[in-house]
Amino acid sequence: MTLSRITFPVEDYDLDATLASGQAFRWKLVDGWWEGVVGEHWVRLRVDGKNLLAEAIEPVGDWRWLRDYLQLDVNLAAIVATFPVDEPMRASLASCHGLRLLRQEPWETLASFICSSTKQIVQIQQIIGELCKSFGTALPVPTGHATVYRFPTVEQIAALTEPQLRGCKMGFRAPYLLGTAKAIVAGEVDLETIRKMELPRAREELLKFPGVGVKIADCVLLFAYGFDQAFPVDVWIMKAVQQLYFPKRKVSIKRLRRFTEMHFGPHAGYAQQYLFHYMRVKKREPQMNTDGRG
DNA sequence: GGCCAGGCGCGTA
DNA sequence: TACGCGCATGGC
Repeated sequence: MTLSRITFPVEDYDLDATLASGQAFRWKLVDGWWEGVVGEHWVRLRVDGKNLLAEAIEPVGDWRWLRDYLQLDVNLAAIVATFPVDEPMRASLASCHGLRLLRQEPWETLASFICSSTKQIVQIQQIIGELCKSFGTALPVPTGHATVYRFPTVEQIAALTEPQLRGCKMGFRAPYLLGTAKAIVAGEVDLETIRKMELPRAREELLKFPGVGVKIADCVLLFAYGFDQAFPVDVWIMKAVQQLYFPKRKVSIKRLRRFTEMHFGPHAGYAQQYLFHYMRVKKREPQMNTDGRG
Protein backbone atom coordinates (compact mmCIF):
# COMPACT_ATOMS: atom_id res chain seq x y z
CA MET A 1 0.00 0.00 0.00
CA THR A 2 1.17 3.52 -0.72
CA LEU A 3 1.45 6.25 1.82
CA SER A 4 0.41 9.69 0.65
CA ARG A 5 1.64 12.91 2.29
CA ILE A 6 0.43 16.48 2.21
CA THR A 7 1.20 19.77 3.95
CA PHE A 8 -1.42 22.38 4.82
CA PRO A 9 -0.43 25.89 5.87
CA VAL A 10 -2.13 26.66 9.19
CA GLU A 11 -2.28 29.51 11.66
CA ASP A 12 -3.34 29.22 15.28
CA TYR A 13 -4.11 25.53 15.04
CA ASP A 14 -3.47 23.73 18.33
CA LEU A 15 -3.73 20.14 17.22
CA ASP A 16 -2.98 18.71 20.67
CA ALA A 17 -5.71 20.67 22.40
CA THR A 18 -8.18 20.10 19.59
CA LEU A 19 -7.80 16.34 19.28
CA ALA A 20 -7.66 15.76 23.04
CA SER A 21 -10.45 18.14 24.05
CA GLY A 22 -13.26 15.64 24.45
CA GLN A 23 -14.99 16.23 21.14
CA ALA A 24 -13.42 13.23 19.37
CA PHE A 25 -12.36 10.01 21.06
CA ARG A 26 -10.23 8.07 18.61
CA TRP A 27 -6.95 9.98 18.44
CA LYS A 28 -3.74 8.60 19.89
CA LEU A 29 -0.37 10.31 20.18
CA VAL A 30 2.24 7.92 18.72
CA ASP A 31 5.86 9.00 18.20
CA GLY A 32 4.90 12.65 18.02
CA TRP A 33 2.07 12.04 15.55
CA TRP A 34 -1.67 12.00 16.19
CA GLU A 35 -2.96 8.77 14.72
CA GLY A 36 -6.63 8.22 14.09
CA VAL A 37 -9.40 7.28 11.73
CA VAL A 38 -11.45 9.72 9.70
CA GLY A 39 -14.24 7.97 7.85
CA GLU A 40 -12.58 5.11 6.02
CA HIS A 41 -9.08 6.57 6.24
CA TRP A 42 -6.28 5.73 8.63
CA VAL A 43 -4.48 9.04 9.05
CA ARG A 44 -1.77 10.63 11.14
CA LEU A 45 -1.18 14.32 11.78
CA ARG A 46 1.48 16.63 13.13
CA VAL A 47 1.90 20.39 13.29
CA ASP A 48 5.34 21.74 12.49
CA GLY A 49 5.51 25.50 12.84
CA LYS A 50 3.01 26.92 10.39
CA ASN A 51 2.42 23.64 8.61
CA LEU A 52 0.08 20.80 9.35
CA LEU A 53 1.50 17.53 8.04
CA ALA A 54 -0.80 14.66 7.15
CA GLU A 55 -0.20 11.10 6.01
CA ALA A 56 -2.82 8.66 4.81
CA ILE A 57 -3.08 5.48 2.77
CA GLU A 58 -3.89 5.72 -0.93
CA PRO A 59 -6.40 6.37 -2.32
CA VAL A 60 -6.90 9.68 -0.53
CA GLY A 61 -8.47 11.61 -3.39
CA ASP A 62 -8.43 15.39 -3.02
CA TRP A 63 -7.98 15.41 0.79
CA ARG A 64 -11.22 17.35 1.14
CA TRP A 65 -12.47 14.84 3.72
CA LEU A 66 -9.54 15.85 5.94
CA ARG A 67 -9.77 19.59 5.29
CA ASP A 68 -13.42 19.40 6.21
CA TYR A 69 -12.86 17.24 9.30
CA LEU A 70 -10.17 19.59 10.62
CA GLN A 71 -12.10 22.69 9.50
CA LEU A 72 -8.95 24.13 7.96
CA ASP A 73 -10.80 26.91 6.17
CA VAL A 74 -12.30 28.33 9.38
CA ASN A 75 -11.04 31.79 10.31
CA LEU A 76 -10.54 31.32 14.04
CA ALA A 77 -9.61 34.95 14.70
CA ALA A 78 -12.93 36.09 13.27
CA ILE A 79 -14.77 33.68 15.54
CA VAL A 80 -12.83 34.65 18.66
CA ALA A 81 -13.59 38.29 17.84
CA THR A 82 -17.28 37.59 18.46
CA PHE A 83 -16.69 36.29 22.00
CA PRO A 84 -17.79 38.47 24.89
CA VAL A 85 -15.01 40.55 26.41
CA ASP A 86 -14.97 39.45 30.03
CA GLU A 87 -12.54 37.92 32.48
CA PRO A 88 -13.62 34.27 32.17
CA MET A 89 -13.30 34.37 28.38
CA ARG A 90 -9.99 36.19 28.58
CA ALA A 91 -8.64 33.52 30.92
CA SER A 92 -10.05 30.73 28.78
CA LEU A 93 -8.46 32.14 25.63
CA ALA A 94 -5.17 32.64 27.46
CA SER A 95 -5.19 28.97 28.45
CA CYS A 96 -5.17 27.89 24.84
CA HIS A 97 -4.67 29.64 21.52
CA GLY A 98 -5.74 27.70 18.49
CA LEU A 99 -8.28 25.32 20.00
CA ARG A 100 -10.63 24.33 17.18
CA LEU A 101 -13.89 22.53 16.60
CA LEU A 102 -13.83 19.50 14.32
CA ARG A 103 -16.56 18.56 11.85
CA GLN A 104 -17.28 14.91 12.51
CA GLU A 105 -19.56 12.37 10.94
CA PRO A 106 -23.05 12.55 12.56
CA TRP A 107 -23.56 8.85 13.31
CA GLU A 108 -20.13 8.43 14.90
CA THR A 109 -20.65 11.59 16.94
CA LEU A 110 -24.13 10.60 18.05
CA ALA A 111 -23.08 7.08 19.02
CA SER A 112 -19.96 8.31 20.80
CA PHE A 113 -21.82 10.82 22.92
CA ILE A 114 -24.55 8.35 23.81
CA CYS A 115 -21.68 6.38 25.35
CA SER A 116 -20.33 9.47 27.09
CA SER A 117 -22.86 10.05 29.86
CA THR A 118 -21.29 10.11 33.33
CA LYS A 119 -18.03 8.83 31.92
CA GLN A 120 -14.59 10.36 32.01
CA ILE A 121 -12.99 11.08 28.66
CA VAL A 122 -10.43 8.25 29.05
CA GLN A 123 -13.25 5.81 29.65
CA ILE A 124 -15.21 7.05 26.66
CA GLN A 125 -12.10 6.47 24.58
CA GLN A 126 -11.92 2.92 25.91
CA ILE A 127 -15.55 2.18 25.12
CA ILE A 128 -15.32 3.61 21.60
CA GLY A 129 -12.08 1.69 21.06
CA GLU A 130 -13.72 -1.57 22.10
CA LEU A 131 -16.75 -0.84 19.96
CA CYS A 132 -14.66 -0.21 16.83
CA LYS A 133 -12.37 -3.18 17.41
CA SER A 134 -15.26 -5.54 18.06
CA PHE A 135 -17.70 -4.49 15.38
CA GLY A 136 -16.00 -2.14 12.91
CA THR A 137 -14.39 -3.11 9.63
CA ALA A 138 -10.58 -3.31 9.59
CA LEU A 139 -8.81 -0.65 7.53
CA PRO A 140 -5.49 -0.74 5.70
CA VAL A 141 -2.63 0.74 7.72
CA PRO A 142 1.07 1.31 6.97
CA THR A 143 3.28 -1.70 7.66
CA GLY A 144 4.38 -1.85 11.25
CA HIS A 145 1.30 -0.04 12.56
CA ALA A 146 -1.44 -1.58 14.65
CA THR A 147 -4.66 -2.45 12.84
CA VAL A 148 -7.38 0.19 13.06
CA TYR A 149 -11.08 -0.13 12.44
CA ARG A 150 -13.81 1.94 10.91
CA PHE A 151 -16.39 3.20 13.31
CA PRO A 152 -19.18 0.58 13.12
CA THR A 153 -21.95 1.60 10.75
CA VAL A 154 -25.52 2.14 11.94
CA GLU A 155 -26.45 -1.17 10.33
CA GLN A 156 -23.62 -3.00 12.06
CA ILE A 157 -24.72 -1.70 15.46
CA ALA A 158 -28.42 -2.21 14.81
CA ALA A 159 -27.76 -5.88 14.08
CA LEU A 160 -26.19 -6.48 17.50
CA THR A 161 -27.69 -7.52 20.81
CA GLU A 162 -27.60 -5.62 24.08
CA PRO A 163 -25.19 -8.12 25.71
CA GLN A 164 -22.82 -7.74 22.77
CA LEU A 165 -22.75 -3.99 23.33
CA ARG A 166 -22.36 -4.42 27.07
CA GLY A 167 -19.26 -6.38 26.23
CA CYS A 168 -17.73 -3.04 25.29
CA LYS A 169 -18.11 -1.87 28.92
CA MET A 170 -20.80 0.68 28.14
CA GLY A 171 -23.15 -0.61 30.83
CA PHE A 172 -26.61 0.96 30.95
CA ARG A 173 -25.89 2.94 27.78
CA ALA A 174 -26.08 -0.24 25.67
CA PRO A 175 -29.88 -0.24 25.19
CA TYR A 176 -29.74 3.47 24.31
CA LEU A 177 -27.16 2.94 21.59
CA LEU A 178 -28.98 -0.10 20.25
CA GLY A 179 -32.34 1.68 20.30
CA THR A 180 -30.89 4.69 18.50
CA ALA A 181 -29.28 2.54 15.80
CA LYS A 182 -32.52 0.65 15.26
CA ALA A 183 -34.52 3.88 15.03
CA ILE A 184 -32.21 5.15 12.30
CA VAL A 185 -32.26 1.89 10.34
CA ALA A 186 -36.06 1.89 10.62
CA GLY A 187 -36.08 5.35 9.07
CA GLU A 188 -37.69 7.03 12.08
CA VAL A 189 -35.07 9.78 12.03
CA ASP A 190 -32.79 10.69 9.14
CA LEU A 191 -29.39 12.03 10.13
CA GLU A 192 -28.77 13.69 6.74
CA THR A 193 -32.04 15.61 6.78
CA ILE A 194 -31.08 17.17 10.11
CA ARG A 195 -28.21 18.91 8.33
CA LYS A 196 -30.60 21.18 6.47
CA MET A 197 -32.83 22.04 9.44
CA GLU A 198 -32.86 25.11 11.63
CA LEU A 199 -31.23 24.51 15.01
CA PRO A 200 -34.35 24.12 17.20
CA ARG A 201 -35.92 21.62 14.80
CA ALA A 202 -32.63 19.74 14.43
CA ARG A 203 -32.33 19.48 18.22
CA GLU A 204 -35.92 18.23 18.43
CA GLU A 205 -35.12 15.45 15.98
CA LEU A 206 -32.07 14.31 17.93
CA LEU A 207 -34.05 14.31 21.18
CA LYS A 208 -36.24 11.56 19.74
CA PHE A 209 -33.44 9.06 20.24
CA PRO A 210 -33.30 7.05 23.47
CA GLY A 211 -30.39 8.13 25.63
CA VAL A 212 -30.20 11.53 23.99
CA GLY A 213 -31.08 14.53 26.12
CA VAL A 214 -30.31 18.20 25.53
CA LYS A 215 -26.63 17.91 26.39
CA ILE A 216 -25.85 15.05 24.02
CA ALA A 217 -28.05 16.57 21.31
CA ASP A 218 -26.08 19.82 21.57
CA CYS A 219 -22.78 17.96 21.31
CA VAL A 220 -23.93 16.35 18.06
CA LEU A 221 -25.31 19.65 16.76
CA LEU A 222 -22.00 21.35 17.47
CA PHE A 223 -19.38 18.71 16.71
CA ALA A 224 -21.04 17.00 13.74
CA TYR A 225 -23.42 19.46 12.13
CA GLY A 226 -21.57 22.68 12.80
CA PHE A 227 -24.36 24.54 14.57
CA ASP A 228 -22.03 27.03 16.23
CA GLN A 229 -24.76 28.34 18.51
CA ALA A 230 -25.24 24.98 20.18
CA PHE A 231 -23.85 25.16 23.70
CA PRO A 232 -23.55 21.78 25.45
CA VAL A 233 -23.92 22.19 29.21
CA ASP A 234 -22.24 19.40 31.13
CA VAL A 235 -20.95 19.30 34.71
CA TRP A 236 -17.77 21.17 33.75
CA ILE A 237 -19.58 23.97 31.97
CA MET A 238 -22.06 24.20 34.84
CA LYS A 239 -19.16 24.62 37.21
CA ALA A 240 -17.45 27.10 34.90
CA VAL A 241 -20.44 29.39 34.49
CA GLN A 242 -21.43 29.12 38.15
CA GLN A 243 -17.93 29.86 39.45
CA LEU A 244 -16.77 32.37 36.86
CA TYR A 245 -19.93 34.33 36.11
CA PHE A 246 -22.07 33.90 39.24
CA PRO A 247 -19.58 33.37 42.07
CA LYS A 248 -21.83 34.87 44.72
CA ARG A 249 -25.18 33.26 44.10
CA LYS A 250 -26.34 29.82 43.07
CA VAL A 251 -28.09 29.85 39.70
CA SER A 252 -30.56 27.27 38.48
CA ILE A 253 -29.81 25.26 35.35
CA LYS A 254 -32.66 27.08 33.64
CA ARG A 255 -31.27 30.54 34.35
CA LEU A 256 -27.83 29.33 33.45
CA ARG A 257 -29.07 28.17 30.06
CA ARG A 258 -30.81 31.46 29.38
CA PHE A 259 -27.61 33.30 30.28
CA THR A 260 -25.42 31.24 27.95
CA GLU A 261 -27.85 31.68 25.06
CA MET A 262 -27.74 35.45 25.45
CA HIS A 263 -24.14 35.95 26.45
CA PHE A 264 -21.82 34.04 24.14
CA GLY A 265 -22.92 35.15 20.71
CA PRO A 266 -23.22 33.43 17.32
CA HIS A 267 -20.27 31.10 17.96
CA ALA A 268 -21.23 30.17 21.51
CA GLY A 269 -20.19 26.59 20.88
CA TYR A 270 -16.59 27.65 20.30
CA ALA A 271 -16.69 29.77 23.46
CA GLN A 272 -18.03 26.76 25.31
CA GLN A 273 -15.11 24.63 24.11
CA TYR A 274 -12.63 27.21 25.41
CA LEU A 275 -14.37 27.32 28.79
CA PHE A 276 -14.39 23.54 28.95
CA HIS A 277 -10.70 23.35 28.12
CA TYR A 278 -9.86 26.09 30.62
CA MET A 279 -11.67 24.34 33.47
CA ARG A 280 -9.93 21.06 32.76
CA VAL A 281 -6.48 22.63 32.56
CA LYS A 282 -7.17 24.64 35.70
CA LYS A 283 -8.03 21.48 37.61
CA ARG A 284 -4.90 19.73 36.38
CA GLU A 285 -2.66 22.68 37.32
CA PRO A 286 -4.39 24.43 40.22
CA GLN A 287 -1.20 26.27 41.17
CA MET A 288 -1.11 28.17 37.89
CA ASN A 289 -2.67 31.58 37.50
CA THR A 290 -4.96 32.23 34.58
CA ASP A 291 -2.26 34.15 32.73
CA GLY A 292 0.05 31.13 32.84
CA ARG A 293 2.82 32.91 34.72
CA GLY A 294 2.39 30.79 37.84
C1' DG B 1 -13.01 2.60 49.49
C1' DG B 2 -15.54 6.61 48.50
C1' DC B 3 -16.15 10.01 45.02
C1' DC B 4 -16.85 11.42 40.53
C1' DA B 5 -17.21 11.16 35.52
C1' DG B 6 -18.72 15.97 28.55
C1' DG B 7 -26.49 12.40 31.49
C1' DC B 8 -30.74 10.31 30.86
C1' DG B 9 -35.27 8.45 32.03
C1' DC B 10 -38.64 7.82 35.17
C1' DG B 11 -41.28 8.29 39.40
C1' DT B 12 -43.03 11.41 42.71
C1' DA B 13 -44.64 15.92 44.62
C1' DT C 1 -42.42 22.11 36.18
C1' DA C 2 -39.10 20.57 39.50
C1' DC C 3 -36.36 17.56 42.09
C1' DG C 4 -34.27 12.97 43.24
C1' DC C 5 -32.78 8.66 42.26
C1' DG C 6 -30.84 4.49 39.86
C1' DC C 7 -28.24 3.07 36.27
C1' DA C 8 -22.58 0.31 34.92
C1' DT C 9 -18.03 0.95 35.07
C1' DG C 10 -13.45 2.46 36.10
C1' DG C 11 -9.81 6.10 37.39
C1' DC C 12 -8.06 8.53 41.09
